[in-house]
This record gives sequence, C-alpha cells and structure tokens, in this order.
Amino acid sequence: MKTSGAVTIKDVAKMAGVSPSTVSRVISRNPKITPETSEKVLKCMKELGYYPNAIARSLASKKSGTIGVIMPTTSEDVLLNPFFPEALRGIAKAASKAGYDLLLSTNAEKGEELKVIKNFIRGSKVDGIILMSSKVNDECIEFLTSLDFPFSLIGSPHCFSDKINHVDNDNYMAAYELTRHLSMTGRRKKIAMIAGDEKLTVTQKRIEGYKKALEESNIPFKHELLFMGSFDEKTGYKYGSIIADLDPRPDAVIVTDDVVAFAAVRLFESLDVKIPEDIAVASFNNSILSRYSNTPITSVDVNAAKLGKESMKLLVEAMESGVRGSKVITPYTLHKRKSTEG
Amino acid sequence: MKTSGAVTIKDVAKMAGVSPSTVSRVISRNPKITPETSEKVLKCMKELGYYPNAIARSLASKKSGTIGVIMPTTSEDVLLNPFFPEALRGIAKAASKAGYDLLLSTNAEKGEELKVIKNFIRGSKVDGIILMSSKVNDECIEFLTSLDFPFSLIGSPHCFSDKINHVDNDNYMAAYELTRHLSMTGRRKKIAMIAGDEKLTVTQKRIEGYKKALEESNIPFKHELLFMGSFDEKTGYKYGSIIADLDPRPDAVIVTDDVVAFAAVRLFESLDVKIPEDIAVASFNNSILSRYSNTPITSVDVNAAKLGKESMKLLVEAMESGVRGSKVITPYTLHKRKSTEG
DNA sequence: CTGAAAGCGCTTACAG
DNA sequence: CTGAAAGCGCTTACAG
Repeated sequence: MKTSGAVTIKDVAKMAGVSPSTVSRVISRNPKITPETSEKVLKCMKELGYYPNAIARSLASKKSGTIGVIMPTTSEDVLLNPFFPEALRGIAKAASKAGYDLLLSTNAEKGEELKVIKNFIRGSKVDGIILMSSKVNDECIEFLTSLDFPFSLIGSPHCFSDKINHVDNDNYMAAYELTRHLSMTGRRKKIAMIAGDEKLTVTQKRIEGYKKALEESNIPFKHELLFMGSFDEKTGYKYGSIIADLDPRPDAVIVTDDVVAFAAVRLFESLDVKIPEDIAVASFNNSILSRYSNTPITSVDVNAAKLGKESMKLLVEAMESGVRGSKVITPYTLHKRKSTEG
Repeated sequence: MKTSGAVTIKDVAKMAGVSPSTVSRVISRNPKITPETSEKVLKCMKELGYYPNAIARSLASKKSGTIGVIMPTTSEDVLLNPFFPEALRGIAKAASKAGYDLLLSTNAEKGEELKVIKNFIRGSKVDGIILMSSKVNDECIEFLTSLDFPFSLIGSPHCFSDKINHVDNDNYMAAYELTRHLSMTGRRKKIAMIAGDEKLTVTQKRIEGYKKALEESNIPFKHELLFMGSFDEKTGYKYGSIIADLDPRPDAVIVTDDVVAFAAVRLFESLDVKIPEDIAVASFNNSILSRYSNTPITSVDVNAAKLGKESMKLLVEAMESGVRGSKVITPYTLHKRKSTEG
C-alpha cells in the first residue's frame, strides 16, 4: 500500500513538539486538548500533508468506520431492476453523511452471503451490515442476531421482527390497495397475480394483501390464479401467456415487478388482448418502463432510495447506541395509469 | 468491532504448539512449511473457529486486499442509467474471483472524488482504484498518475493514454457506424446529434465519429445540429422539441443515451412526427427502454458488464505486476431496430 | 491538559 | 523449515 510519503503521527508530533498521544487526541477532537496545542498540531498536519492511517486506527480502536453492504447474489435481480442501484444510492448518501465507507459484497456465487458476512465481521472490516433483501429463514439474519452484531435489513424479517432493525414498505397494504383499485375500477371477475420468489418475505406480504382485497371484494381466491416466478421478462411472458389462455380469462392481473408486468403486457398485446379493456395490469416499482411503456402501467413506487437511506440511519443507531428492533415503515405511492383505467 | 470470541493467531499457535510466525505462514500458504505442521495448524484453526483479522494483516503487510471504486457523483447518472450498476456488477464479479473486496465511494457531493481518493489511499484502505468515468482534465487521473498508484479507468483518458490502464469501447467507430447506418438507410438531408457532457471523453469520441461519418456521406457538419446535454429525459424533450421545429427538419438524430433518445421519441410522437418515416433515431446503451419502447430504438450495446470486468483485470495486473498503460478495447454491438428502418 | 507505555493482531526480515 | 523480535501506525487507560 503506497501512502505517498508516509507521514505518520510521530512526524507530526516531532514537528509540533508534542507527544503522539496528543496528536492522536487532536485528530479525534478530544475536547481536553487546549485550543492552542490543537491549533499548533493542526498546522503541522497540514504542513506535512498528514493523513491518518485508517487501517492502523481501526486496529487500535476496534472501529473500522465501514459498513458492509450485502447485495443479493443473482445478478438478474440487480441488473434488470432499478431497485438495488437506487437503494444503494440511498445507502451511499446516508453513509457519506454519517461518515462511513461502504464495503460491497462481491460474492459471485449464489448462497455465499453468509461466508462474506463472516469474512467481513471476523476480519474486523466492518462495524455494521446492511442486508439488502430479506428471505424467509435467512441464515444471515440468524447469524447476525446470534452475534448481536449491528445490522439492518431492507424488507421485513420472517420472524423475531421485534429484535431486528428493519425498514420496509407496507407491502401488505400496497398489494391490498392495488388489488382493490382493480376491483373498484370494475374488475370483478377474476384477478390473477404474478408474484415473485416465495422465499422472499415481500412476496408473502403482497400475496396476503392481494387475498385480503379479494375477500373484501367478494372475489374468491383461487390457487390456480396465483403464479410464482422471478423478477424477469421470462416470467412475464410465461405466465402472461397462460393467463391469456385461461377460459374465462381473468380481467385483471397484479404483478410483483414492472419488468415482469411489461413483458406480460407485450405478450397480451401480441395476442390482441386489449389493455385495459380486456385485462387490466397493475404492478410494483414504478420503473421507467411502467411510466413510458406504450400502455403506461399502474405501479406502486416503493421509493427504494428512501428505503436505503433509512436502513443506513437505523444501522447508525444500532452501532452507536445499541438500538435493536427498530422498525421503519416507508411510504409508497400508487401511480394510476392507463393499464387500469375503468 | 466485535470479533466474536476474538481468537487470535496466538491462540492457534499455543494450541498447535508452534510459534505465531508459523501460523502466519500457514495462513499465507508459505510453501516452506512442512505439510505436517501445516495440517496440524489448520486443524487447530478450524477447531478454534479462527478467522484472520484482515485489518491487522493490512497494517503489517501494507496490503488491504480491497479496491476503491469511484462512481460519478451526480446521482442521476447512476439512477437513470443501467450503465453504472451493470459495470459495477462486472467489477464485483471479477473482484470476487481475484480475491478483492470493493470499497465504494460515498461522496454525496459533486466534485469530491479527489477527496475520497486521497482518503482511500492515504488511509491505506485500498490497494488500487477503479475510476468509473472519464473526464477531460480529470484531476483524479492526474493525482493517481503522479503518485504512480495502481488504477484503471473505464473510458479513455484525455491525455497520457499510453501511461494509463484503461478499458473502453471504440466510441469513435460506434458513433461512426451508427451515423453511417442512418445515411445508408436514406437519411441524407440533415443528421442531428444530441451528445452528452462535453467534459466527458466519450462525448468527444462520439462527436468525432459522427463528424467523420457525415463527411464520408457528403453531408456537411453543422454546429447548429449538435446539441450538448445531460443523460436525462429533460435533455431529450428539450432538444427533441428544438429539432422537431427546425426547418427543414433533420431526417435523423443520433443520441448519446437511450433515456434521452426515448424522451425525444416520445416528444416527436406527441407532435405527430413519425418515426422512422419523418425522423430516424439511433442511440447508445441498448437499455430495456430502447428494446421495448413502443417504437423500438436502434441502439449500441456498449456491454458495461464487460467493461467493468476488464477494468478489474487491468487493475489486478497493475497492482500485482506493476503494469501501466495497458489498453483494452471491448466490442460493442449495434442493434438495428424500427426507429431507423429505411 | 499532556506524556510514556502498552497494546491492537498480524507480517517479515533475520537467524539458526 | 521454524522461532524470536521488531514493527506496521495508531489509540487509550493510567499517571501525573
């Protein structure tokens, strides 16, 4: 590691005529230092072009000033979907404000998250961790909880939610509202759902909200109208075509992500199934696709950047004040568009 | 920093009946260690649940095993555009393979990149740096070069390119080909261009390629048909409307990014300017928008993930073998779509 | 308010 | 092939 001249605390101390301890105290703004000495030392630091060695500092102080960010492994999630970059941006901004660096998980292989976390923590590389997605029975959550290591979660934990700092939208309500919107705008026959990976807690919440809304609309829930897929186009084409072929055909479908919804819409249109006349489509994430598609798609904006920002705030509280079990619910926004017009 | 038990090298040494030095050598796979001792030590490490402290290791060895990734500051660039997340993904995968962690720049404010870099380097936090975008007269490049600190650049440097490791597409050729494609499909009147920030080297290259193609097509270059904007929708609407109003109206426009192109296309269509009949549109980045827009847009895929991956490879060579001035040109792919049909 | 000393957990010439 | 010792550049009780 080049340190460009490698001016150390000793050099500064010598030049300022004080001890290294004093210089260290000046760096950490210890209030006991007299303004005069502080000023003197600061001047020498500037003159010598001194930068504290963060690594040495970490070792001595047991604090790294760094946050580990664990992204989901499957690259599709990250690439196709603006959610993760947006959330990451929110995290980065908040981290910068709070004075933390971000260490990214680079686990190329699926299911290596726990390994990465162990490496981060046991290697003393991070003071806290942000988990960017939330699975059912997540071994990472379990591990971090058992260690009482500071972390926060984007999404909702499957259990022990009163012990885990997390930030989420009210996905139950969001799905409920979306489904109700469909039934209120005249879709009362069959409302299908294309959901995501059932291991994700967000999937479960949305399914619950969907069911509840059906119930209140007196539309019976039917298993054969609930499809589980991934956050990709293929899922949209596949289930879109199945839905289009059903007899009687559903008059609405709620989809868990815009990319999927968009693919379904394209498929419907290719079959000359009209949107919203023949079938209404409502979705999540309010990506650029949903806004600007040929047929603009009704979508729920989950505000990923806000989720990221809040997760960082929670983490700071967890690290600095030992807070556990904080829960923040972030508002979502329903954007009604042509795809569900009544 | 919790280290969960905090088993150190000493504990392992004691248990194995060897010196800490030996344990250290086992960790770093020093070939001089006999297989027997190595095995014995390894067993003890496992038994004690020992994980090396990466921070301590960094301090002693002067190597951090982490790479600093400097993203551009303006959040728009990162959010609206799949380029950066995709490139980051490529970097992450390659980093993982090479055994490096990734430290992300979290500079919230514009123009803080140099500060972040200094902090990373002088704090000994990183062994190398990847610059994700390339400006003219970039003070970061200058600083890193003057320090001879290992780094690699995504994009092309403005000068000293034989001293700087970088990976780029042939943006000159890409713009040339795109423009030629327009003229070959019958657009011979006026071909406008909406380019990006003129401080970016990529902008300059693409303008050159555009000019060259015009020249070869015997279409005079006109300053008033070259517009400089940002990578956002506003730019597309703004210049799209100006272009639509020109008399005579250009019969084609080449745009530096899909988001911008898409906005322009929308604007044209709102004015009943037909695409591709009245005006052809060609663009860069091959995002989901360009593929699935109402009117699919011809676009150049720059293969951001590949750029990221290659930049990491270059950096590894720079760090481990002292390589400077390597240059990798990554292939692009031109996807011809309806927006430029002849 | 400041300094001397010990220590954070490793690595690495230097001996042997 | 292995060990003892010094050192990486800080921080932090402990004295005074």
